[in-house]
Amino acid sequence: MTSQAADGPESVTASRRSKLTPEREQEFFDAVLEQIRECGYDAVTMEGVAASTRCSKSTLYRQWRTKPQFVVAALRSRRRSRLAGIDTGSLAGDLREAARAAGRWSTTDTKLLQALGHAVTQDEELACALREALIDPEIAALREILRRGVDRGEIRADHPALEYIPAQMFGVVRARPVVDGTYADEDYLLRFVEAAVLPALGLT
Amino acid sequence: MTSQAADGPESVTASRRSKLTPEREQEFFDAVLEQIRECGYDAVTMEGVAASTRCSKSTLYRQWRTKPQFVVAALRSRRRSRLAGIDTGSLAGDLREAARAAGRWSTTDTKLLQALGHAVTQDEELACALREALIDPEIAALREILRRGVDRGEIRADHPALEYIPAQMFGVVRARPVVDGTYADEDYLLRFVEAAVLPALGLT
DNA sequence: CACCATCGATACGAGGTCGTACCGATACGA
DNA sequence: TCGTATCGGTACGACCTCGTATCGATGGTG
Repeated sequence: MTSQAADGPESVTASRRSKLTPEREQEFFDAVLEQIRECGYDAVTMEGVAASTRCSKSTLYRQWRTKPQFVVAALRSRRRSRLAGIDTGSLAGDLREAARAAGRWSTTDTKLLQALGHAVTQDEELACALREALIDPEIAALREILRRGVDRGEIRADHPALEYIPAQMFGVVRARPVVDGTYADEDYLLRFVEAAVLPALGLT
Repeated sequence: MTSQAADGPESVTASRRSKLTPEREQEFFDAVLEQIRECGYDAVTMEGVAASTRCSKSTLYRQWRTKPQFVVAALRSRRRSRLAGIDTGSLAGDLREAARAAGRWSTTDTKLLQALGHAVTQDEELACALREALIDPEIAALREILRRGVDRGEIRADHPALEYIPAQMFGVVRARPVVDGTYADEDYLLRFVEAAVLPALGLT
């Protein structure tokens, strides 16, 4: 569970399909995601990614047949949660910690989500990859935090506000750039949790 | 303040810059906004708009010099608030009514906001137009609702949750498609207000 | 009734991207 | 050491879109 869950013993003599090292592959993935964040999905070009990583277009097209498949591969490469592993012992503490973690990544992830938000409605496979990379892991981590709070008896399992916690967290992170013209940082999200989330849950 | 604030007496003999009736212009605007919702900003083509309205590209380029300017004009044409004019006499009632109104328009407006969300980071004028068309009027309407609640003494002016109401409303509307895969309808938003917003404000 | 601006239609050049094909160079395995 | 597959580089064809230019038709104006 460290970084890459290999699908078998690919270490020794088993001929790799490519001479590219995993580090080199990750450079391509990082480059295309960064270019998506800055230019948007439609405006990303294979040529631009090739230039920024000093590889050739041929290499990209050899490894990943098309631009959509390349982007999907890049998304799958960063399937990991920002909110996993949080456990402070209390529901309020976990939510505060989640706010901090979300704030640390909000600029990067919000840009990516925004840039892919519409492309995702046109390409089902892209939508899956995005959900698996950025959405589902965070929702699962939040639900886990809430579940533990219920288990500890801090809150009733049928508290009506529980259902909306994930949407609220995603929501303010995505909405703040639109409403305030600036990304949601740690401080903002922490104050939000303090002022709106915890009171709604009856935890203050 | 009914619909279009004309910039002068353009009624009688003053030769119009164009033979197009305002209704015809609105057809163009509706068409391009609809095409943006469906295809995304980058993928919209002047040719497509011309085809869907059975006019010629020449006409579009004659009236609006470029595609960005055309889109900006289309956005400015629908500068009106979904939430304006709400006044039920109580803060809770107003917020419930706002949820209903937001739910009625969430699909249309969320698609547009999503489709333009990234283009807006590349074109400052487009960003202004979008804010003036879809964002600022709604925020102002919400602030007005909250201000009246304060004036009536239903809530203290410095209640910490007040600041986050606009971001929360925009947030869940934008986040639900991502979290639940479906748009936020009236029922969902109403339950959200009931379960999360009103409790956070101490209005049960 | 004659004029003329705008209409819709279409052709066009410029620019850009996709994805393929071909090239010499190089690193790895036999 | 030799063969081979992948590397980076580049040229290419197909396609699309922008924005301009040109055309005949038409409807309002003097």
